[in-house]
Amino acid sequence: MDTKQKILDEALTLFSEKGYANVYVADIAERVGIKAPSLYKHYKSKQAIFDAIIDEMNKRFEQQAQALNINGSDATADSEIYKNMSEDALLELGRQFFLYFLHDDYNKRFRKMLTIEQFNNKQLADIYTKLYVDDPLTYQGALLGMVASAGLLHTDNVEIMTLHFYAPIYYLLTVCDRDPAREKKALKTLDEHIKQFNRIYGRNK
Amino acid sequence: MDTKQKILDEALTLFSEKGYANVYVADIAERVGIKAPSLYKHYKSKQAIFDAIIDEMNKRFEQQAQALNINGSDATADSEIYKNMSEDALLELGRQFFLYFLHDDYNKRFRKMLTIEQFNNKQLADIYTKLYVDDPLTYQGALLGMVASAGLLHTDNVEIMTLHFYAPIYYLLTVCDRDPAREKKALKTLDEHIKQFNRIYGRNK
DNA sequence: GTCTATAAGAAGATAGAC
DNA sequence: GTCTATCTTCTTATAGAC
Repeated sequence: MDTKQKILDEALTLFSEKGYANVYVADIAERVGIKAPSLYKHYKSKQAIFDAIIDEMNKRFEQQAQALNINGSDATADSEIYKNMSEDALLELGRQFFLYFLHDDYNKRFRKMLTIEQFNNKQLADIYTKLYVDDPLTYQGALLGMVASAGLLHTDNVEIMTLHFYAPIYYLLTVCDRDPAREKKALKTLDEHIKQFNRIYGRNK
Repeated sequence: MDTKQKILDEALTLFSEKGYANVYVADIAERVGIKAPSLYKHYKSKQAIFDAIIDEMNKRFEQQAQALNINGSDATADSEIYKNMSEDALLELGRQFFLYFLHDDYNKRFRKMLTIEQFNNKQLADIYTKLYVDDPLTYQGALLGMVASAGLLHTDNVEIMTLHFYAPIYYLLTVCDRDPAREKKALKTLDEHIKQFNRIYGRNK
C-alpha cells in the first residue's frame, strides 16, 4: 500500500478509537512508519487527512449501496428473487446485513468515528443518519414490501414492519460496537429476533 | 446554585456537545462566569471535574432507578397495576419512557457524553450499556412478563418480545439525539410502533 | 520523500496579589 | 474565591539538509 493511502488507513483506525482531537499527527506518522514532518508532504494538514477519509468513505459507500441496491433503482428487478424467498432467506438477509456491517473493517472503523464525532460535526451526523437510519429502512422496506405484496408477510403498515425488523439489528450493532464480548450472545438474539419476526408477520403461516 | 455545582453543570453541557478533549478549562470557566485559575480552587484538575460528573450522575441514576423500580426488587409489588393495564397503558409506558429519557436535561446531556466518550473510556461504555441496554430490558422485561402472565400478551419468548418493544424506542432515541428536527416524526413513529406491538402480541385480541 | 531541528501557538496548571 | 501574569507541556506545522 502506498504511503498516502496508509496514512488514511492508520488515521481512520486512530480516529475511530479516540476521536479526532485525541489523535496527534505524530501518532499517525508513527503507525505509518515515518516522522510527523514527512506526513505533511502527503497532506497539508491534519484536517486534510480527516477530509480525505470522509471523501474516500463516501465513494466506498456509494459503491456499496450500488452493490446492495440500496438506491432502490433496481429494486423491482429483484422482485422475483424476494417473492420466492425460502423460509429461511429472511433470516439470512438479516444475519448477513448484521455481520457485514459489524465486521467489515471500513464500516466498523468509520461507524465508530461517526459515533464519536456526530455531535461535533453536523456533516458526520448526516452521514450517520443516511448510512444507519435512512438507507437501511429504504432498502429493507423495499424488500419487505415486495415480500408482503407477494402475500408472504401480512401487515397494513410496511414502514413499521420494517422498523420492527431493523431496529433490533441496529440495537445489537451498537451494543457489539460498545462491547465486542457481547457478539456471541447478540448473534443468538438476532436469530431469535428474526424467527419471531417471521412468526409474527406471518412467513410461517 | 453554588459555584462548585455550576462548574459541573456547565462542564457536562460542554462535554456533551464536544467531548472531553475539545472542551477547554477556560471554556468551562467562562460559562460559569469566572476565570480559569479560579476554577482550580474548586477542582484540582480538568479530570477531577469529569470524575465528579460521573460520580454525581451515578448517584442520580441510582435514585432514578429506585423511582422507576428498575432494580426489579419491587417488581412483583406492582404486579397488580400492570396486570390491570388499560388498553392504552402500554402505549403510555413507552411514550413516557421515551420522552423522559429524551428530554430530561441530565439524561440527555449525560447520554450524549457517554456516546462520544464510549470508545475512549471503558467505564463510560459500561455505564452506557447498563443505562440503555441492560436496565431497560430488565425493567421492561419484568413488566411485560407480568402482563403476559396475566394473559394479556402472547409469546413464548419474553426476552425477544421485550426486545421488540424496546429496540425501536432505543433506535428513535439515538435518531433524535443525532437530529432533534426528527423528533416530531419520531413521536408519530413511536405511537404507531406501540400500537402495532399491541396488535402483534395480542393486547387487542 | 524522509529526516532533524525548531518555530508558533494552544491549553493545563500554578504563583501570588487582592 | 477571584483575579492577572506566567510557567510548562503538548501539538501542529514549517525550514532546510539529505
